[in-house]
Amino acid sequence: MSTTKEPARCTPPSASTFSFTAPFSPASALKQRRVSLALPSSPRLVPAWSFRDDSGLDSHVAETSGAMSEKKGSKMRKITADDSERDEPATSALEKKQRKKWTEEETQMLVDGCNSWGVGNWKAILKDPKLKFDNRSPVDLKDRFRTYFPDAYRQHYPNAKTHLSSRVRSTLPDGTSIFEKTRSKKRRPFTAEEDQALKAGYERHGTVWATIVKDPIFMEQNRRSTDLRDRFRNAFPELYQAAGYKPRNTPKKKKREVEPAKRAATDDQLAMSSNSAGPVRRRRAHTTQGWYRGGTKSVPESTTCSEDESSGDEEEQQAIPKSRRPGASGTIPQAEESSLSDAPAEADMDAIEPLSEPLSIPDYIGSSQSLSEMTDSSQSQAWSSAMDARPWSAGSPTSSHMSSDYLLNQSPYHRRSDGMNMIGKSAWGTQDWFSPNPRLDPSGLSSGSSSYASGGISPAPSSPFSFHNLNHGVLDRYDLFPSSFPHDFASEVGAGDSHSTFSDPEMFPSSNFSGFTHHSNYAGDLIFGARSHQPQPSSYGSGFGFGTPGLGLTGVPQSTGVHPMQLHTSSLPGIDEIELGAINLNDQVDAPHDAMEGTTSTGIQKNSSERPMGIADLNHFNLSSHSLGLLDLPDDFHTTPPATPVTTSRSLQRTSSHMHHMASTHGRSISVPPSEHRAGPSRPPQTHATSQPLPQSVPPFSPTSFPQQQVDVEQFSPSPIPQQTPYGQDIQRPPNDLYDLPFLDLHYYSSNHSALNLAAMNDTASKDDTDSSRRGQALDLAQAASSMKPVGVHHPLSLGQHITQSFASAAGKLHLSHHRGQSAISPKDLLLRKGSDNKRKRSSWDGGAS
DNA sequence: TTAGGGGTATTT
DNA sequence: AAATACCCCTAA
Repeated sequence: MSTTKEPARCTPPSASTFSFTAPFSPASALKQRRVSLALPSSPRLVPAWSFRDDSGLDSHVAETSGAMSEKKGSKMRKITADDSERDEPATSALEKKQRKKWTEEETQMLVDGCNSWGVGNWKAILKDPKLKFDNRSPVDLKDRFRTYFPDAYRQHYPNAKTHLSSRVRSTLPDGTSIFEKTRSKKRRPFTAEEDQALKAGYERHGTVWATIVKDPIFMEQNRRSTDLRDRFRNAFPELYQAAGYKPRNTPKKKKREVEPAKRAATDDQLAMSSNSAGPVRRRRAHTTQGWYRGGTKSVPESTTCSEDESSGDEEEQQAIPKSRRPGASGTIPQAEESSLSDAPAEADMDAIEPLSEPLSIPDYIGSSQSLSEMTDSSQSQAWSSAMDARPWSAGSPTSSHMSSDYLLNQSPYHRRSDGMNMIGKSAWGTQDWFSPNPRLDPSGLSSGSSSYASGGISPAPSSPFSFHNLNHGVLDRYDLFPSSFPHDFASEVGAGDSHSTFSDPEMFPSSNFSGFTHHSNYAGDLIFGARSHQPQPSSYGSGFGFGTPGLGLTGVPQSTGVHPMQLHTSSLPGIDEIELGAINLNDQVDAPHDAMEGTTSTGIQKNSSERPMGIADLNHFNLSSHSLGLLDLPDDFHTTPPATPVTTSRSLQRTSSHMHHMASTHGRSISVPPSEHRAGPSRPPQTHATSQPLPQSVPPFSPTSFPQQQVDVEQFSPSPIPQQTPYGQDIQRPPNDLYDLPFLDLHYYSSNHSALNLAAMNDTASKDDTDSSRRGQALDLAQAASSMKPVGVHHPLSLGQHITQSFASAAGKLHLSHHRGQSAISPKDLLLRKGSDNKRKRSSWDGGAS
């Protein structure tokens, strides 16, 4: 009793501790902290229903088969005893909290929360009514995040020197982080009724979209006023112009130019970026990043950031093209201006990674622009998803640890880069501990060749949405690659939904904001400034399955049965759920989940053979199908490229990590807060603005689902690895459910055949063809995973190579973010390595293992 | 409030 | 004993 907390009194730290600590900054040093961007804080939480709680079940899976890694003990914990205690003696209670193990449920909540609110917004997460935590404090959440998702932690908190570990739980199979935020909403094409209502509304209210949007029909669709404007623009271009707006895509004019300055400009801005104000900012920022846009993000902080940025990127991308575009300059409004500046960057990009670009670009572009019509943006993550592959799930037993490296790999960026360059199978070939997955290889290779395509593709999927609307847009994008089309598409792109996306949060029904910050009520004028922050509100999963593409969490073990999918399905309403679904922790473990996840995650991609593909594929397909349909692109196209690159990244990280990062760390001047979300206003997740869209989408997921899995990958190891039979797993799983979603989505969006394909795929593994790319991805992942985890394993791959190549690009992307400029890759990244060294102390626990 | 570092209770 | 998971403290 007594002193409980005292600061550590004497406790001599283990030697280890000091040992390193710092080369530089000794303890005191300073860490930089995150700047907290802003935490917008506030996302209002929507009341959301809390279904999720199901918690009841929880229990951590206790047995679930044994897998429990950590948990096992949990049950035992004395702590439990506390429960009773808690009350009692204040003493203990007061003094210290007893240890409470985290349950999977809680962990899942955490994940969900991170996705909804952004990593680092612990409070917000804690407050989220939807999320239930067992008397945890924000710090607890943070700690859990740190300990359970060390890999993610590293990404989000590059400055952290301690607690390093290489466990990877936070990454999805695709490599994307579960925590990413993604926000994307899905696009929901305007229905005839809506168009009608829109027109009628226009006739009645003019361009006062805010008024028009009040029409129940729009409310139901969660359309934002900007969405209406965008749709109006597309659907009734003439009226739109008549109303004084600049026509967006109209082929005829490209842009109106000029006039716009007033509002038109606004419009563009709006359209272009949600962050109107931001556009400039962003752009700038991007500028640097511009080159990889795809990667985007430099994400200074976290991976997540991508979102914002991603959105921003989108803009940028758009911008880029624009900038490029010939005449654009004049016309270009503010946004463009910024973009202009970027232009150079763009060029760089091309130079650097031509291929990669496409990826992101498409997505963004497409999304942004076309979105308008659809209004949604779920794909955002597409890019990320594209990457996905679930190595571990597939089979990397070992993968359990992959972690850091893995992450790196994950990053789309990396992928891209690698893919572009090296990839090929080589990378992965080397490693594959997974060897078992033969398929992967091929793909990888293919990817190499196709990398470009694939690269482009990956994003593409996401973009698909956009495509829906703007077919041409899509094409354009693609064209872009080659370089063409600037204006048109650019213009459209500019348009933007991005903002809309953001706005969504605000829009939420529940809150009914009266005012949208951004846009003024009048047409076109969105102001927008507001949004700049918000990046991600996590996705809402829209009703469609795909909403959450990127999120799928794998890390968390639990997922027991329900999961996200269920949630969504049943509860359409909650975006969160959807997100969750995406996010769910399913740890890598479950392949099945993966499927689900995949689904959710639009991206998809990689999955490939190993993975079931199911969902993912579906999603993937969706995209592709859409796009294809529209574009006629081959599946491959969509498919993301192989992820081979992954390896690369990892290697990089690994390599030097500690040291460097330490150093860097010290320097840490940069802090990078995890702000991804934060940075932006995190949107209130709950709203789910888009959710519900399709009843269809509500497939029944069986709640039951999987028993568990625990989580830790490790345990997983033996597991079934589907390497070769990717589908198999999925299939096993309740494909129906999974598929259902996807299908639904697919259908909804576009193609039936996609569904079919999926089905086919499922059955056979044949899909390979289609997905060749996926496979590649998978491979990549595999590599990553492989290397990562096993302690010993190294992926020989190529640090050097990757590093070199990717370094610039990839490194820059990810890590750079932090430092942004400072160290290139930042040692931090490198940290990953397995571990051992770093800091030690903590390292060990982190998993350092070694 | 959070990031980041440290400590300790537990588990392996 | 090492590793781990959870808790705390403190600087910013």
